Amino acid sequence: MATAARPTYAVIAKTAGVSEATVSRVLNGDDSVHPERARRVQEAVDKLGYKKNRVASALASGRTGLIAVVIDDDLSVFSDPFYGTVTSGVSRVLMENGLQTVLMVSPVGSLDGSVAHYLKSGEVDGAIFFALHSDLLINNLKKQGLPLVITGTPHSSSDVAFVDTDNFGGAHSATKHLMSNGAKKVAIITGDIGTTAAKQRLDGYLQAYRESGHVPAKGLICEGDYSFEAGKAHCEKLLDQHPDVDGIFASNDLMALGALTALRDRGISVPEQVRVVGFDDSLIAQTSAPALTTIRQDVVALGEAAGTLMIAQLNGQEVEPIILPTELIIRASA
Amino acid sequence: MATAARPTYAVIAKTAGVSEATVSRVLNGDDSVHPERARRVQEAVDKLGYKKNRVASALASGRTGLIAVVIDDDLSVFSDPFYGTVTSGVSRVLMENGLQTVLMVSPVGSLDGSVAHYLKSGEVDGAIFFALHSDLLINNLKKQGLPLVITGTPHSSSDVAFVDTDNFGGAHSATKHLMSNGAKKVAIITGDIGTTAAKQRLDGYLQAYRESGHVPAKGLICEGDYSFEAGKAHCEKLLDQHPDVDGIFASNDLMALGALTALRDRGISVPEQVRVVGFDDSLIAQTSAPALTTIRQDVVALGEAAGTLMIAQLNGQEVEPIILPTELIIRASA
DNA sequence: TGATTTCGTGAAAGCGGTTTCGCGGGTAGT
DNA sequence: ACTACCCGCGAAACCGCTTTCACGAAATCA
Repeated sequence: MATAARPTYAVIAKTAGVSEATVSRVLNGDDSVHPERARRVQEAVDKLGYKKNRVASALASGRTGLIAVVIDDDLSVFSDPFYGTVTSGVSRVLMENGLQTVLMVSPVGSLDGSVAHYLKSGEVDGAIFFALHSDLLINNLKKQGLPLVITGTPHSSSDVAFVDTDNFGGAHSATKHLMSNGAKKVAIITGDIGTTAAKQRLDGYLQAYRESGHVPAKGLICEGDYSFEAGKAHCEKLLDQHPDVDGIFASNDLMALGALTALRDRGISVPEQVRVVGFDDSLIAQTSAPALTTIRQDVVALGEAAGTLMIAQLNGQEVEPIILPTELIIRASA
Repeated sequence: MATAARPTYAVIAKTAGVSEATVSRVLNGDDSVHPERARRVQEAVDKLGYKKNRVASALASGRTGLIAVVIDDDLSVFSDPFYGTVTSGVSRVLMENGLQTVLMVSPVGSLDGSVAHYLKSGEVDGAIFFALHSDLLINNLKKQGLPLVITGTPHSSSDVAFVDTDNFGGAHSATKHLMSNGAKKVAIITGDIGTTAAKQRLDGYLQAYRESGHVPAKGLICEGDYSFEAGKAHCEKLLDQHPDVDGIFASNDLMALGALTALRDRGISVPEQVRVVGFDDSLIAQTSAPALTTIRQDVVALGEAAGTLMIAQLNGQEVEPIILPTELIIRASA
């Protein structure tokens, strides 16, 4: 294999003139060891360049130092940089705490797919779920006592820890921004309404409308699916059915770009005639023409929050959900 | 921890009426066990729902079943969906072969950062590197006998296994496409020339020029860095210095989009006055206006190839680099 | 038929840490 | 000065699976 004979506790113990038990105590921060002996152990460790064998440690202690990041997917999601970005945030926090990230990209539906087996078999100390299609496995794992964190708000309000962006607040301020800039008739193109994020964004939109004292006209609420085509098609439909629409809030930047495209195709000027706001502040938002006013969510921070919540649970702390704030980024489109 | 008492070899052995050694043999596909006894073992395994404890297995056998995917990065790269996509391809192949993917996103430069330590400590059976900034660590690990795969062509031609897209061929056909559509003066905006991919794409461009019997005028070769801004800025400079440029090959779609933006800002029509070709066939290419003609690379396949090469090495096979073909996708921009 | 391989199998020794248990000596209580 | 504790530390069991080694039986050879 990879290594030439690495030292073990046996040789550390011998060089330091103590027992292996003491070596273990020192290396695990047990403070009941006499400082002088601890120093000797530490010296031996440094001198020999000792690195603990995590596998052996895992077997003996039952803690593997591995956290699974599970992306519930059938390979359609990868064009979206979102997952990679969140994962990198998770990974960074975990590494800082001496844990490693095990990536599992796989449909998760059932209770005994290979992912389920892996998680249940105690080979990871915890699991972080993305893009959850079902709560079935979650509840099952929760019952087994596996520390869990969900990225995104779960459907059922079980008491599983989760992190999410403030979708409601973001959508609310997007809609308010449109209105306060003079838009009277603001439409929304929602995301896949099966996702909680899309629902929350819709709710934020509705709340802003409510506060304005008006009610969105029928047909201003378009159910999209986060795709460019959906944004474009819904925008066209809106223009046909509601020629006086003067504001569009798209639940993500890609649909906003679709809308911009449809508007340009019809020679409608943005933001003069129709204002458009997106959500995410992805690369697209910065490079579109006109540049997109959008709601920024800090995706790396989301991952870091997930990692932090996991660490907290491993330390036996009670955890509360974390909702990250959003920021309105004003560019040219609204 | 996670599990209620899972069965061990001890109970499997007892129920099947054999020794633990025999259980191990059966579960590891050693065919020297009498079929009848093997069947009994298998029955016991099924009946008890036994799943092997990988940690214990790893300790005893020295094989952990984990492959590291190392992304050498300082957090700038995550907006690019490329890495996530490749990784998902890797992960899929590995999982199919009973291996798990350990993600490490971290600057890798030195020989003894935490990543280096982790890899050297034998806690993974192999490592797949992305976006390599230096060959230092690679050569060191290679010497230690750790199975390695690099995604992208390495700088030094050490004999490390790697997978890559046919950058040369892709750039070649992109440039030829521009020329055969009538472009006489074709510029290239390269990627970060420190990357081998950018160099290869430049070479492909030069080769196509050579075959056309012409030589690219001075100033037609612009050194970019894969960013939108670079694409835009270089395009503007080109238009200033070479008003008769009629073709632009950008080394990625994002820079091509920057070029399109610059062209639109100046009221230059695409593809009538200037033709543009990108590279990647990312989402951007499909949603830009006009839609971008580009070179498609199959990023998931790249990851799968990397995984496959890893598996082969673990099986002790000699491996050759894999170069994946590209495809010219003709849309509106050229 | 006796000597020699071959083959299937179990006992047992690891793999390299962690953790329980109990011992000896020092401190405290009376 | 005598029992009662407490504290630091080492011996040894243990985590669950792999692998070597040797043994008895069956097969091959002379």
